[in-house]
Amino acid sequence: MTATTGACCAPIAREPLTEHDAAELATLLKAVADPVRLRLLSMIGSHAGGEACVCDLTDAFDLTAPTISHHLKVLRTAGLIDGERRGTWVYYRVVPETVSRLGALFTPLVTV
Amino acid sequence: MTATTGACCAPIAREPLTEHDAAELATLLKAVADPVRLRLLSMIGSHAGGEACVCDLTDAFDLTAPTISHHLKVLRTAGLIDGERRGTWVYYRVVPETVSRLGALFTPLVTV
DNA sequence: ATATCATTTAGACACATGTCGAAGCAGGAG
DNA sequence: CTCCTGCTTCGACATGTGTCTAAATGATAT
Repeated sequence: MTATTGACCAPIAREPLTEHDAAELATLLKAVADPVRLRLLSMIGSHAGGEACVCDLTDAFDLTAPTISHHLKVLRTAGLIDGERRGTWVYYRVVPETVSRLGALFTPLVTV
Repeated sequence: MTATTGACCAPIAREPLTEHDAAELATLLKAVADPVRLRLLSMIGSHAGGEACVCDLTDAFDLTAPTISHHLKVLRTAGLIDGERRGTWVYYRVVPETVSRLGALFTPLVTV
């Protein structure tokens, strides 16, 4: 990668998005455009060991378990997190590639 | 390519967001979590001269003028674009600081 | 097998959001 | 002034979304 670029601005401001790309990116952005999901993503990513149990997450909110489960599903469907069951508990961890994809959209290329 | 050294991860995955920060960021993200607004932002930012007339934007969509105006207002309220009337036409341009703020959230620190 | 705990699914409901048509404002042109 | 054009605001409507309760599934222990 490392497109030569004039580093003028973020990719989103460099050339017009196609209708298709815009639709795809919007679904990704919708997944993070919610305060609860934003905190969930943040809590999972910053948790020791890189993963967090659902039980840890649920306790941090004033919401019911089904609601948290719903939000986790949205994040997982968007490819932002990945879940795995180990015994009694389910553990989630973030998928950094997808997170970076979001960042790249709005970040001016700092090609060193 | 972005130097992925020392930096472990994006800010959002470094430490848990506070409830307050999450709410604030979510409103910003909601503003861009729509395919039409994503394209509008992209078209304005990549337009020659750094600004675009509403008339140019409206023609690019299969939507009515009120709908485009509504989306522009959402972007402007979020601080992502700034509009100004000059004579007959209204011109919009992006506010790079706000766009960068979004990018920084999801981008691993580039150790420059 | 039964009980119990952790998580997800299903169904329902209130509220937010994207879209439209109609009407209102602002600025030029005749 | 009156018209016309560009853009925004208003009000209404259908659809989408966040939340809940109730019930289902999975896994472990008794």
